[in-house]
Amino acid sequence: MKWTQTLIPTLREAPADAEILSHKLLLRAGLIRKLAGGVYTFLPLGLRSLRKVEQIVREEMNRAGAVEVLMPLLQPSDIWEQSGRAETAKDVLFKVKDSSGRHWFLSPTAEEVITTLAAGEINSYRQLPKNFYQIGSKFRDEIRPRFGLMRAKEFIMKDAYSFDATDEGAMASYHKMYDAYKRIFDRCGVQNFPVEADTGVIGGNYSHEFMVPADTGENDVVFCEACGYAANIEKATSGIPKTAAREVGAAVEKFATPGVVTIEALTKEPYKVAANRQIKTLVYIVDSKPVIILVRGDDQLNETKLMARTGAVAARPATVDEIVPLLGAKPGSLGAVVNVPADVKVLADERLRGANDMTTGANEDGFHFRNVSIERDIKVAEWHDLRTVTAGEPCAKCGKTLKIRRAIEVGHVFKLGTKYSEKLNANYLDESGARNPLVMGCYGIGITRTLQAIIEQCNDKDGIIWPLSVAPYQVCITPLSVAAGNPCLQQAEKIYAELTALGVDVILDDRDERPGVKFKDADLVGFPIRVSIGEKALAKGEVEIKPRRGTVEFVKAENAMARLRELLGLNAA
RNA sequence: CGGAGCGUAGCUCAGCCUGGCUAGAGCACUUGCUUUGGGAGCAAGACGUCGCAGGUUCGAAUCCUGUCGCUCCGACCA
Repeated sequence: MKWTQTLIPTLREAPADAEILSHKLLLRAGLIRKLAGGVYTFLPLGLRSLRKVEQIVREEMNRAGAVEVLMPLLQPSDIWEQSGRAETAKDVLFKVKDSSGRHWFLSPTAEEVITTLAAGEINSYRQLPKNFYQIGSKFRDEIRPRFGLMRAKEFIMKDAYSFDATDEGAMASYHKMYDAYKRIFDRCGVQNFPVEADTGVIGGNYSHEFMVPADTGENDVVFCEACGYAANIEKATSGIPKTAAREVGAAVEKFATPGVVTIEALTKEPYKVAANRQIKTLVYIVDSKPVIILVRGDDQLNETKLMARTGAVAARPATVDEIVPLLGAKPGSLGAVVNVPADVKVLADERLRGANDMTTGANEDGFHFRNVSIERDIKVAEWHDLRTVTAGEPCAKCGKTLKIRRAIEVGHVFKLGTKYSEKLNANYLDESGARNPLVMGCYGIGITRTLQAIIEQCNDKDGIIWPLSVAPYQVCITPLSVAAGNPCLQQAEKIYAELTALGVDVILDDRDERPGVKFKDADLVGFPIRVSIGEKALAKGEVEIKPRRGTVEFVKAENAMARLRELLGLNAA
């Protein structure tokens, strides 16, 4: 490709609406342009890299035995009603109505469609296992699109769906995808690691996310360097000890705490109650019903865990106006010892099990109870792991110290079970002629997000540094003069032709620009290898080869191709 | 949706507080000359309904109200 023939609108300054580095680089290097919030046009260079990521994904999916299909973006709403997700996923669904008034959803994912397909086409265990995937646009009415391609309203996703006869088969399918994902992200040239994950609204019971470490990521990942444990903080547990039991004290005793409405205030004079001897009482509205949640004073409730444990679709903190009529006191004096309405469930964090000598609110403004023995004095309906792990806690597996870091979620694998196959009647006949629901898994990769994650990780002060595997062009040839008949241009054309014949993606910067401009742009766009041809070196029969991440080499023109083949890893071929 | 901020040239921004002649700068763009190994110099030129709608005023980019859009923090997710 000749530079002047394509469109590479590089920017000296980043547009003001880009906040994070990778978003700025996407815009500055001329890879994308915004049409509206969360909606982007891919320019020629951005599309080339996108296609390369797609191709890596396609190759690894095929290698893992998945077969490619293409499902409609326009999905009839009734299959969503049938699966129940018209309600549970309603906030992210783009809804459209056709001229006859029929409702459609723009595909945010395709479990309903593929399961409908499987219901019709898969009848026998002899056809199993099967794994179908597609690569294409997805639409999600994100409440807040963010950071360019990171969270967009329209994005490119690879989604795959496996169908098995048995749970063991489904686990095997799951692990094939898991292994394929590892290969995919490695081939894309990004550091990545799988973590245990919550399953969210998609459902299912076993799940891993693939993370790219980055400070601008939207996820906190808990990990142990010693044993390799890693989990999304929404899911993570630790080996932190339960609350130490003390001698069972006297009966519960009420005491005045005027003006004390925080855990912190109660730790001070004159009360001196350590946070770890307090019970924090929270009121949440879980699927529109109030629920009381107890965690230790020094712990934080994990809302994702709350939803996972209760199977809730929606959970939010209750407002003061909802709490006062319920418990008779304002937040800060809440407890579960007395005045708890019979129909309000009390959920407690496992860390409190067996705790005694605790202090908690008295459900009376300005008063607390002490000597509370949780199992004696509070009617706990359910015990769950509800707390959020913090850095420094011991690993549940090996006891070493847990750390936390930020990361970008680029892929997610779920074991779905029979949730969708049951609702959409996707069954098969087994060897004995019995009808069983297909056991499913689903597997997503955010292609556009992966592209941005690569940029977020591969850059320096001058711009992007593309890994060879996903670079829009692997080599940029920069003749310092493009005057017709100039030997620099002739040499450039020669190398260009030779590389092209080898199947290398190469771009020739044929712009009549000053060398500085060309060098700056080549660095900004981040081509892995630049070949510069200037008159002085050429007079000595030399050209200049500069890896984006490396130092300049002057090479005899006749040896240039050999050196380039070496740098491109083509010698084995 | 809750909180915060921003909408002036293709891009980055100044001007607004304290209303007043024809609305500015840098970069980018066009033409010419010079320059030619890390975002050149000089000269000339083109580019704006100051997001939109209403209001206040002799007069509004500037003050007020509404509205739309964008960005950031929170809830959601590939």
